[in-house]
Amino acid sequence: MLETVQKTTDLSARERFVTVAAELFARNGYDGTSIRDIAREMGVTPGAVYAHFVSKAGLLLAVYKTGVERISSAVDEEIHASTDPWTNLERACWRHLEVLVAENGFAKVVIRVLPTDIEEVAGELTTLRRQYEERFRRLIDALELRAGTNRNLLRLQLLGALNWTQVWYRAEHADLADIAHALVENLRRGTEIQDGDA
Amino acid sequence: MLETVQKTTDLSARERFVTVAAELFARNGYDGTSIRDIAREMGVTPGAVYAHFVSKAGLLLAVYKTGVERISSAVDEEIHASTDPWTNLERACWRHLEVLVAENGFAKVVIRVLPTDIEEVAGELTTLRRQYEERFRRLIDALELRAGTNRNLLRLQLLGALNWTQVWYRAEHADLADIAHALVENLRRGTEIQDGDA
DNA sequence: CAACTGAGTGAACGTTCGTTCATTTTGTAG
DNA sequence: CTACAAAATGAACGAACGTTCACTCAGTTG
Repeated sequence: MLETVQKTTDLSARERFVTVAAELFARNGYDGTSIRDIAREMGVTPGAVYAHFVSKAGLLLAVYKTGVERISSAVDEEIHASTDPWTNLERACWRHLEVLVAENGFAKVVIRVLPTDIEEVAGELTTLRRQYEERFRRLIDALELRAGTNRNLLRLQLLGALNWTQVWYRAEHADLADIAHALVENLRRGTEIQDGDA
Repeated sequence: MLETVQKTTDLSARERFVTVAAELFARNGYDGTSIRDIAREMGVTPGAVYAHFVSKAGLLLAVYKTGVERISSAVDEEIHASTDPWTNLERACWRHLEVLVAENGFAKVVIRVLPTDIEEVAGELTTLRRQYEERFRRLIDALELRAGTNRNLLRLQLLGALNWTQVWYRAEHADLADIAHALVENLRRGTEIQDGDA
């Protein structure tokens, strides 16, 4: 399949659909958002959606892909930034939070919509999620941990805490960098008072 | 309003509706479950639901109430069981996990269905959730923590990790008591290797 | 036996859903 | 100016949704 002729056609129309869908899926969920809602927000009729996407599930898949892409590249910027693996982990968490609770809804959809709930694309969605989470596996592999620590569980514990922020975080809360720092520090040093603490 | 005559009518019919609804809401979500699905599972026609509940949202509210009740009473059994507050917290987490990933779907619904998604009962659902989470506030208040530790964030971090298990936990995983122990221990002592560790 | 009650029926209601498609509009290239 | 392709229309499709309601039916109760 040659691609000698690059697509000069407007990609931004499709992209605008994806952006609008991401916002609505993030706010109201997949089932809570109708094709008509998306069309209305775009200022077009429902049929127009199907000039760009094969189905509603296909549109969700496009949103998911972009969401994973964005949060992945944000985290990738930090993954080897420092020589201290704990610092790298903390920065990755910070970027994860930033993308997750930032104004645009792409990453929110990835966390909010459970892959298994949309049967038609469940496999693809699961794969995309795994792709992203793999980064945290590597970040945690780089840590020197107490003997017997279950790294897999630690990863899930951290991701759980991070993703749950979507439920409670409001803009008036503390800075995201502070939250990321505290979450990682709690898991690094522990929270119990120690002999010798001030 | 006197209640001199106790209700001798069959409560178990209503309760069976709630149980079936809990299972389906937990498995397929609120939007993903229709009144017809619930009726079919009960072996009745859709209209029968409205002899017991004012609306679908009302049925969800009943499920939520039972869910919060069950997980609350399970956690309450452990909340003051020991004189060591860390032990109490760990046991509470263990019971939380048990109820959450156990076979019946009541507690799953409480975690899976976001109160804000069902506008008609959003206020009530939020209140019920808060009631439950209050228990963890008290459990964490009882801990002696390093100076400067944000107890509120610690609570959210722990609840996030606990509730996220719903996404990844499968029966073949480690024992829930072990998981609860590890999650709390990670936050208590930290996971970083220390001088003097074996 | 008659009156009553609560549970359930079965069919229908109005609405909304995802999706289709022949047709029109729009924009670009020869 | 013409030709072509992409984008969007607008109306409609069948299906599924939550909900209603006059009714039957079974099981107490006096």
